[in-house]
Amino acid sequence: MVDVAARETKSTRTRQRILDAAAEVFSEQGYPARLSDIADRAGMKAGSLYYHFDSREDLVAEVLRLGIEGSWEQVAAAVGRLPSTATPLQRLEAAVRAHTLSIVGRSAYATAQARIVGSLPPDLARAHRKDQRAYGEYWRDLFDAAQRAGQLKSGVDTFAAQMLAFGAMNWTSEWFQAGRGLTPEQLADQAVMLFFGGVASLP
Amino acid sequence: MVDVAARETKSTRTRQRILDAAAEVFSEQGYPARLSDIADRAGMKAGSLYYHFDSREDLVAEVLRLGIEGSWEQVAAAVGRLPSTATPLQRLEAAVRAHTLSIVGRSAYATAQARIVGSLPPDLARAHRKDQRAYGEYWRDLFDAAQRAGQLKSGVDTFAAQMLAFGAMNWTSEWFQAGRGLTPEQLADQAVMLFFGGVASLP
DNA sequence: GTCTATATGACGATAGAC
DNA sequence: GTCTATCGTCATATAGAC
Repeated sequence: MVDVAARETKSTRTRQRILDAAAEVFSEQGYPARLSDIADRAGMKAGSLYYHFDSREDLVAEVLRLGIEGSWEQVAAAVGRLPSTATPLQRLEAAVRAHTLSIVGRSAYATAQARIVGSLPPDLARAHRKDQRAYGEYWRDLFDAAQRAGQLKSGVDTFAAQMLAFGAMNWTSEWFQAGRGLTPEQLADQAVMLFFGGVASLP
Repeated sequence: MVDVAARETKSTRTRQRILDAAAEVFSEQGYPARLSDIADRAGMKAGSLYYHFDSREDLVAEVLRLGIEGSWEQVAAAVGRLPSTATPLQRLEAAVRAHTLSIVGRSAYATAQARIVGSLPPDLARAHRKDQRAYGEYWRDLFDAAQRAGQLKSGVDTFAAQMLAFGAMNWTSEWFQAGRGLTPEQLADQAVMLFFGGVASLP
C-alpha cells in the first residue's frame, strides 16, 4: 500500500481537525476570524498551525475549496440518484433542493464558503473564482438542458436566474435557524417552489 | 435659521465625503478594508478621520445605516408612486424591482451594506439588526397584505420567501456588472419574473 | 507534532503642532 | 480641521526547545 492520498497518518488527521475548526469559526465570525480562535477549537496553539499550513491564506483557501466541493458532491449525488427518466427540470429541481440543504444542513464548510466569499483579498478571490466557475458550469449545463427541453419560461436569462438562485440559497446561512419555524427540508421545499413556480397565485 | 440638521458647515461636508469614500471602499474590499484606504479616497490622512468619527466601528455603523436607509427610501418612493388602485401584489413587485435597482444602481452604500453585513463583529451586528428588522417589517407588511388579498400561492412561507428574495437581490452586488449582458432594469425584470412567476414554463 | 517565546509588521487610535 | 509623529495592541509568522 503506497496510496499516499488514502493513508491516515496522525498529520492528516490533525490537518482535518484544523480544517473542521476553521470552517466552524469562519462560518460564525466571517473572514476576520483569528487564527488563535481556530487553534483553540482544534485543541492547539496558534503557532502550531504552521506545521500544517504555510499561511493563513492557505488555510482559508482550503476551506473555500472544500466548501464548494462539498456542495457539489451533495448536488451531484442527488441529481445522480434520479431515475434516468427524470426531466431536465426535475434534475434542476433536485439540484436546488440539494444545494439549499448543503448550506443549511450543518455543513460548516458550505456555510463558511458562502459567508466569507464577499470579503476576500484579491489574490484569494482570484484563486477561488476558478472553483466557483467550475461549479457554476455544472449548473449552467443543468439550466441549458432545461431550456433546450423547453421547460423554462421564455424570457428567462439563465445566467441571471442561476446567480439569483445562488444568492437566495447561500444567504440562508445567515438567517436560517433549524428548529425555529421551518425544517431544512421545508426550507428547501420553499426554495424549490419559489424558484420554479414563483410566489404569486395567479398565472 | 437655526436648523442645525440642514446647515452645511465644512465639517458636515467633509463628513459626507468620508462616508462616501468609506461606502465605496467597503463595497470593493469588504469589511477588512483599511482606514488608510478610506482616508486616501477622501483626500486626507488616516488620523484625520478621528476628528469626524470616534472610531472605525462608528464609521462602519453609519455606512450600514445609510445603506439600509437608501434602499428603503428608494423602495418606499417606488411603492408610493403607484396609483392607489394598485394591488398588494403590484406593490410587492414594485418593491422587488426598486430594491434590486438600489443594490445594482451604483449605490455604494447599498452595495457595501449587502457585502459586509456577513462579517460584522458581534456588537456591530447587534446594533445593525435593529435597522434590518425595521426594514424587514416594512417588507413583511407588503407580504402580509398580498397574502391577505389571496394573491400569494398557498403554501408559501412569507418569511422564507422574504429572506430568499433578500438573498437573491443583495447578492447581485457580487456578480452583476452593468454593460455586460443585462442592464440594471433588465436584471430587475428578471428578479421580478423569477420571484413572482418562477422559471418553469409549465404550471 | 506541539509547545513557548519572540520577532515582525499592521492597523487603530492619540497627542500636539500648525 | 488636517497634519505628522507616535503609542499600544494584536495577529501573523518564525525559531528553537521538548
